[in-house]
Amino acid sequence: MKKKKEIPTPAELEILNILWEKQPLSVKEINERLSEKKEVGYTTTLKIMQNMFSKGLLDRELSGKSHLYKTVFEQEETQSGLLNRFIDATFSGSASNLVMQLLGNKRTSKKELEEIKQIISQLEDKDR
Amino acid sequence: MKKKKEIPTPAELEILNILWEKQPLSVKEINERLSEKKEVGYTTTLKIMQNMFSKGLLDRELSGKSHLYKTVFEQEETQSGLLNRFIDATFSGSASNLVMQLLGNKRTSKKELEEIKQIISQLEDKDR
DNA sequence: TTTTTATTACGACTTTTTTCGTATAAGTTT
DNA sequence: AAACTTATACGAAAAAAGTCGTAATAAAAA
Repeated sequence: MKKKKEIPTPAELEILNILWEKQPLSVKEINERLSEKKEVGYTTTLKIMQNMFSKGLLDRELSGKSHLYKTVFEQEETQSGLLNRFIDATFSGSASNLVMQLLGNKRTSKKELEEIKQIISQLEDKDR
Repeated sequence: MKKKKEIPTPAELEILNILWEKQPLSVKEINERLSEKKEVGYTTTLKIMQNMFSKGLLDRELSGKSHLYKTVFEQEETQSGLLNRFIDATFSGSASNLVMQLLGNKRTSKKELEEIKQIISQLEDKDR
């Protein structure tokens, strides 16, 4: 039986993004980072992290009176799951359609476009 | 004042995807298409489409006793909005990170990879 | 030792999205 | 005309996600 992967909700993903940058962190520290972007109550953050722990999205250890949390899954693994899901829902499963959209997208900067082309070139070179 | 764009929910997006393929369609026809993939009651589909009409996501015309619905926004426009939002939430706003993930992704088929490379090549050619 | 502070746990309330039952209306068929 | 069919409209229930108040606990400060 294959373990079904828990997909993080948007609020959970924000927390994961902070942790992948630096781990482990306390609820307090996460809440401070989240608060830089938006109003959010401490207990709200706490509750979401407790949910994530129950779901197996986070692990934790006791450190004095508080808990230090860390991610269970790799960033790449999680991003890949979210990406596949997004491609299915939004681009009928076609990754190339997504890339086409991206390249024609006004908001994707010249710099980013250059980087993307660079990535592809490297990939082509490796094939030869 | 700029009109804030309504982002479709997952269930709404499924309906939009069907309509972008062929328009206009009745609730009955949409429900039949949706039912190919999953169990869904007629009134559920009806309700969602009525909601979309209220939100300005769909337009409709009377045809005999029933309504024929069509999309208000272009597929590209909507996909682009969803994509930008997704990139921000999942790849910290970096489109190139997304592409890197895509190219290293097992689920992206060889054929798709070829197509993507092709798209990039064409883009490069156009630049010269 | 009493008070203050930091932190957790728990449960309930709110909002958003999805699902669906029931009532109503207007044709169709018998 | 009565019964059946096909749609719509409406509202409420269910599900999912997020928000937060309050109580309990334990360590730190006064």
